[in-house]
Amino acid sequence: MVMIETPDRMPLPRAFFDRPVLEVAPELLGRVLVARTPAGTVELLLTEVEAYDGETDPGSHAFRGPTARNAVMFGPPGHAYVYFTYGMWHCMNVVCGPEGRASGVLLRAGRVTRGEETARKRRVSARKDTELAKGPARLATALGIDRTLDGVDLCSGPQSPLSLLAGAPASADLVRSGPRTGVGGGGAHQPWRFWVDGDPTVSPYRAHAPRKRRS
DNA sequence: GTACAGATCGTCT
DNA sequence: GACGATCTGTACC
Repeated sequence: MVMIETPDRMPLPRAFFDRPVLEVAPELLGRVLVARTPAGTVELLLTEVEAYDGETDPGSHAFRGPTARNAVMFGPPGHAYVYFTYGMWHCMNVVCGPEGRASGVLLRAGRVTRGEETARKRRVSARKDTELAKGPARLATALGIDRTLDGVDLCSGPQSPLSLLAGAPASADLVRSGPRTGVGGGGAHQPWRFWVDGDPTVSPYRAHAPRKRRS
């Protein structure tokens, strides 16, 4: 089947991402992320995101300045920042704001709209389709995202392994926001999290609990 | 439904 | 050497 490239399937322009992260984050809901890998193409409609600002948020990977890992966050907007965590998982951010301002949006959950078979092979433990990308590490797993995609330009066309399509933004009356907990600093009361109300693919909220030490 | 422990390793202190 | 922008299975209500 031939996919016709209609305007809603054009990548979002770089200018979209070159704005304050708290403006960009809610407008990412409803957009479509395309992951093109050798195993197949998977598309996902974003239903939950979380904003991070390296200058005000101690929870941001960029808060303590640039390192080899977070270098992409300090680069131009519209690129993917992919990191590895807990020894097992990958998570993906979209770099926002002007170059030098290390802010980004963590993609927390979405609904797979194309390539479900490929996603299912990667997410064997998912019992329902709504669990394929419910949570940031599950989302990255379902799409086959790893560190090799760190720094990929999301604004370029079908030749790129990752694209973020204009799609249709989620209806504003369905967008909800809320603060993260356990975060101090200047932006503690900012609404960092955004999600589509009532969507079954939104990951349940859990306050961050410090891990107990191993014996 | 909620609560907890264990997995597992890159990154930073 | 400590811990993490997490997930999963098991236990229990």
